[in-house]
Amino acid sequence: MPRPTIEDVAARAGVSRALVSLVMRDSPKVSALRRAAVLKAAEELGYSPHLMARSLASRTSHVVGVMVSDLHNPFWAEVVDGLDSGARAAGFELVINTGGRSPARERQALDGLLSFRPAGLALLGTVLPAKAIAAASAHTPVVLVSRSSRTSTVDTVNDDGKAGSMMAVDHLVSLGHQEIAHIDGGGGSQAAPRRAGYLAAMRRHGLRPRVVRGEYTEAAGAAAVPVLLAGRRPTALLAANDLNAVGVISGLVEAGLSVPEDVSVVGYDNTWLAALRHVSLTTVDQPRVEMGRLAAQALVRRVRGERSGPARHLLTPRLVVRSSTRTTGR
Amino acid sequence: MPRPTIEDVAARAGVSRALVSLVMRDSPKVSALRRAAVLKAAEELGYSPHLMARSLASRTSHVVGVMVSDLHNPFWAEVVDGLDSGARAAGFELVINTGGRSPARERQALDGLLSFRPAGLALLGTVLPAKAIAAASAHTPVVLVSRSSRTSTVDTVNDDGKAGSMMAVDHLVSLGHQEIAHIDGGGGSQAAPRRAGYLAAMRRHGLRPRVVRGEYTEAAGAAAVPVLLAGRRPTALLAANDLNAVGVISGLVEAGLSVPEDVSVVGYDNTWLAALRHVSLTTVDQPRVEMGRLAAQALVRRVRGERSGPARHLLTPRLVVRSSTRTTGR
DNA sequence: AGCTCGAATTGGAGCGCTCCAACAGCGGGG
DNA sequence: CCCCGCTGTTGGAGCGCTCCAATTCGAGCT
Repeated sequence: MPRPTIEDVAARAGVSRALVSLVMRDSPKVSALRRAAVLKAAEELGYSPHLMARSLASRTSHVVGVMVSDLHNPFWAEVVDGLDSGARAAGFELVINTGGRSPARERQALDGLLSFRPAGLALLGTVLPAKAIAAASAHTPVVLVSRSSRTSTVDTVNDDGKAGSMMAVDHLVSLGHQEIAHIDGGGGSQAAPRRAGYLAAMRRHGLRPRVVRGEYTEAAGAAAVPVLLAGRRPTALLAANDLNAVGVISGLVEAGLSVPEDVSVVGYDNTWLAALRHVSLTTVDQPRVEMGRLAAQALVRRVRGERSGPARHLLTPRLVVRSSTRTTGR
Repeated sequence: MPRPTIEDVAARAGVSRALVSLVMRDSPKVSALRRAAVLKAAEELGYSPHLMARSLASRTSHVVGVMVSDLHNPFWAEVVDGLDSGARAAGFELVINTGGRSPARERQALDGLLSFRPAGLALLGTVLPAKAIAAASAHTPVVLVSRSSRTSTVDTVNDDGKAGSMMAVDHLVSLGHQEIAHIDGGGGSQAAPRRAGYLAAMRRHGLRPRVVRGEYTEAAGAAAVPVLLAGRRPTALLAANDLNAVGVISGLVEAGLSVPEDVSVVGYDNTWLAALRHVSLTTVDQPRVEMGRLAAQALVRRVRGERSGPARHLLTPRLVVRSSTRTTGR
């Protein structure tokens, strides 16, 4: 059952192809009479415009490509919410793709997205090499969420990871903790600033830092625990993110320690996971939905050519104290 | 910066357009010499084929559209994993979209997906009216995950929700529970069979059923608790899904009850959420990744015209006992 | 040398649409 | 009564690609 084309509609309505095209894009310069006839014919045939043909002919695209590094992390779902509402409001359609936290798969995903010739690209938490991102940005506007960039053709939306980590450390110190370790996000996006913030804050407080390499997953959190306990036992932990923190807590419980009685744990992101009463994780909040919306806005502005320089949004994180942290029992 | 076209590559390599086309689709009937020349030219120009033009010309599509009802539910992330690997293996590209659990937004999302003229459509947990689904299936192969259908042009992949619920009830009964309530998924996909299974099992055991209307969200779970406690207090609860169960538990704790000491709770889905040591939820496992893979397979088969009747996969769920259920303390 | 045949290559038509220049009406001003 | 300028409408070209029939080429055979 071949779908009807614009030609079929034109024939049935007794008008030209071009006129149907005008009606479909509701141009004002069509008489009410013809408009009605065309709409009726389209309705009867069940016609809907072929997006690909349209964007081929018009040399424009109404698609915003979104690459999500990890669909399992609830953080991204909320960023996508913001992106979706922002893009939809501006008349763009979201096409989502996933990269599975691996550079190779991300490359594939990026190529896939690019082959749609999207109006813009949002890369969420990508681990792609800077070169690949710069190359993509030569073709289409790119906005990076949770990843910074020096490239002037690339927009970015980030929270201030350094400040966030510092807030977390300050909080722990104020509770009397001194042995505070950090499980980092490894090569993941935003891992570096968070680590830097941790180190800076520890130094400022005259404390000895200890960083254990990790990843933004629950498994990595659980895996880090034995490593952590092998050395001098920390009384507090700053995890890479909420997912990681949950893994850490599981690992600690496994090892016979309780949270927060024996060890305080701080997460990062403030996803709904952290807010679960079971988990009740002290964490650093990022305005996720807002970040998505800003990303959409940046893209739209660039598409419309409304801006000269690159957009660099740096949002201020906020500490959310729940029950996974408490004063040192001493 | 207009991207290079096939024409540019052809000119640079000193061959015809058609030859470049053949090379790009690595046809065997191209001499090694020309192939190398073309690839070199393409490389130098940074050429990559325009997917839309390609599918327009070839009247085929390598896109599988995926509509996810709720990106926040970790269940779908895992189904998408399976779908992704299945589709990718068959040479298809996933285009994901989200419907936000609302029929209106799902309609929009569906239209958006359809306007790409995808090779197939996977609707995950959709709440769309059957008519809309049937209409879509007239245009392109459709597979439904976690939603059943009588339409012969629509494939389905489901777990046996009725059996799953019955297993859960049987488990609770075997622990000595009698006052077992069910918070259902409301109008959500698969809510009906799960409810039916619950009712059937209760009847079989000669117990009085009690269903509270809910939704597949954490919030709905928490909200159901006061309603539940207003009547005779149940000693066990079967939640709509894991997300819902987590909300229920939060609500119970809020109300001063503990799980499983005062009330046993069973979830559904066995997402990673249930496996968290904090949560350690007894739940009904659905083979999520497998379901995604079967969905991809169904689509691929239909696209290739390898099947006559509709595919109807009904997978058997499995009870996973963790620590949110225990014997009645009496 | 002439011929055939398969493999390699090519030009042209066409996918469904948009854009543009051109054109048909049709009142109103000269 | 003609021409102007408007609003509405139209045919044709072309977007980047694939497909097909046709063509070239070279080797293998007689």
